[in-house]
Amino acid sequence: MATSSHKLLAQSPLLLLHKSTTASQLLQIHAQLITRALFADPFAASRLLLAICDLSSSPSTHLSPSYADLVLSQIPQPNTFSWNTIIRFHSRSSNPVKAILVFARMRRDGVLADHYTYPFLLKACALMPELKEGVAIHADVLKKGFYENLFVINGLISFYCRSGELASARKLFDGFQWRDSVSWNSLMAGYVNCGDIEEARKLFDVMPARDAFSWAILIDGYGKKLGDVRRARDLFDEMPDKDLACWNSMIDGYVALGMIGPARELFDVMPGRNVISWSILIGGYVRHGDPKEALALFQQMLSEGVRPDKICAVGAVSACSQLGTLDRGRWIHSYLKKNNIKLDVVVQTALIDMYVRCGDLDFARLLFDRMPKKSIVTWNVMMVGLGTNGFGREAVELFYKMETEGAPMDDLTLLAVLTACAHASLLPEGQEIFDRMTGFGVHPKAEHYGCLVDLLGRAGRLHEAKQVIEAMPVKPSASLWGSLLAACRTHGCVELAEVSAEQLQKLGADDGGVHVLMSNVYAAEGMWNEVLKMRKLMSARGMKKEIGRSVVEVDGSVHEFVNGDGAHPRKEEIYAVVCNLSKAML
DNA sequence: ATAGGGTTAG
Repeated sequence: MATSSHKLLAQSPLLLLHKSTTASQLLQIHAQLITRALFADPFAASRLLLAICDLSSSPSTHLSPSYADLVLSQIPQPNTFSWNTIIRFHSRSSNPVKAILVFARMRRDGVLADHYTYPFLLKACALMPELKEGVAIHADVLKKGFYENLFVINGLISFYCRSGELASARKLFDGFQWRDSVSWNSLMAGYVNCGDIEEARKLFDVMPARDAFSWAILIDGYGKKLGDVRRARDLFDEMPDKDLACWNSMIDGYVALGMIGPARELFDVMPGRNVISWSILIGGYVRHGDPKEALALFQQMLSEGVRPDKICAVGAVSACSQLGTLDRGRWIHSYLKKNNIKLDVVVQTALIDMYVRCGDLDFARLLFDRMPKKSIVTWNVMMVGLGTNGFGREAVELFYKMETEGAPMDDLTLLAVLTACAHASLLPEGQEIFDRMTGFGVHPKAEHYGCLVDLLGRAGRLHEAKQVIEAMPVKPSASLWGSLLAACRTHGCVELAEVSAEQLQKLGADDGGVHVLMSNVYAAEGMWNEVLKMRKLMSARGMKKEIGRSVVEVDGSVHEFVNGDGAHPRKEEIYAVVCNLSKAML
């Protein structure tokens, strides 16, 4: 007993390393290596570093990515293996530029790169083609004589493909006699991503051996990138051993075109599904107007024991947003938390959007304020939420906060804040923000002018609104004249209303709604002959106003109301309440 | 070298 424990102490802590070593065990091993001065041994240090990098890149870990950097910095003289390990780790992380920075340090330390270093490094370069860092690496590779290495060449091909420099990629490809299927597939993918699917097809037809990747690249190219699902499907049917990615790619090709029916048919017959297959279909239903089915699928997925991930969660949360089902949304939110599914910025933004649309603005704001890192979309969602729920002032304040924090903005940000101003009739603020738009790097589009027109229109400054439309550098869209027309109805201006209606007619946008508005304008002024004329015009052209509809959730079940349908089982009670409310508001 | 995600008024 005594001897065995003695023996254990004498053994290297590295013996405790195995595939399922936990984070806390790693920390212990790390501490032991330090106290026993074993870190001076580059081999021992590199073993530990590898284990840390492997665990840090697994999705379920709580290890911080910077822990690996810390460990590297504690190694007195890291060997090439350690450098390669950390470069590989960063090249797969969310911030691949770190791989390039680490490589620069490696060179400063005078450590020689080997034929493993370059492929890892080029992987990072390919992920950030705009940095053009791969060009310098290419020169380095030429100097060091790693030019005959398949992995290095494939890395270079992939980098040039992602940079859009197909000619350089092609030259390397043609000049290398030991190219393998990865070389062929990379080049094919490069052509597909540049929109030259015909060139990709030529390669596909002459390549010596096709694997699942080759088929998948072309199926995806025809389907999603070219929108030609027919040809994608022909390839798909022809493919001998379809793998999961191909099925998913084909299904997503249909989904991208809104062809949910064929997508569902494939989904139902596919031999096996993973969380990606479910996400594609759930997302498809969400984007193409069937959030109920999306939620049903999500539920089915859970009951089949498939664990949702953060991307799948976005689909489910968005479905709740669209349905306004706060109960379900809350349930999904707590499900995600209970099951330790990492809520990144995108999921959190989707959640905020869900709480906003389900009417729990306070909770949305709470989540928003608690978020350490926000994206443009996060700010936009919150601002739209405040603006459309009667908190125009708060939306504008949020905008100013964004400005103070120097957060980047896009045209939607400006649209959100201007819309909020329009909603709350904050004319001076809106005008001031509009005038400073270009200072935020956003050039006003028709929608932004629309808000300004709306603002002026609501304030009764109809002629100024008309001037804005006429002076704007972009072509006025129908909605601008529509906005002016609506303002004319509110403020009873027949003259400008007629001008607007005329313009709308020129744009071919004089639908039923315009005639209804016009007849309202005339009616308000007592011009009954004109009103009659409008009514006749409408029935002669068979026009109807768009039918209004609304959806609401009560105690977990969803009720849909269509204007004038009278189909709800409790319509008597409902209309009685509506009647009382209307009276109360008078 | 292949597959999935969040925001747009009236």
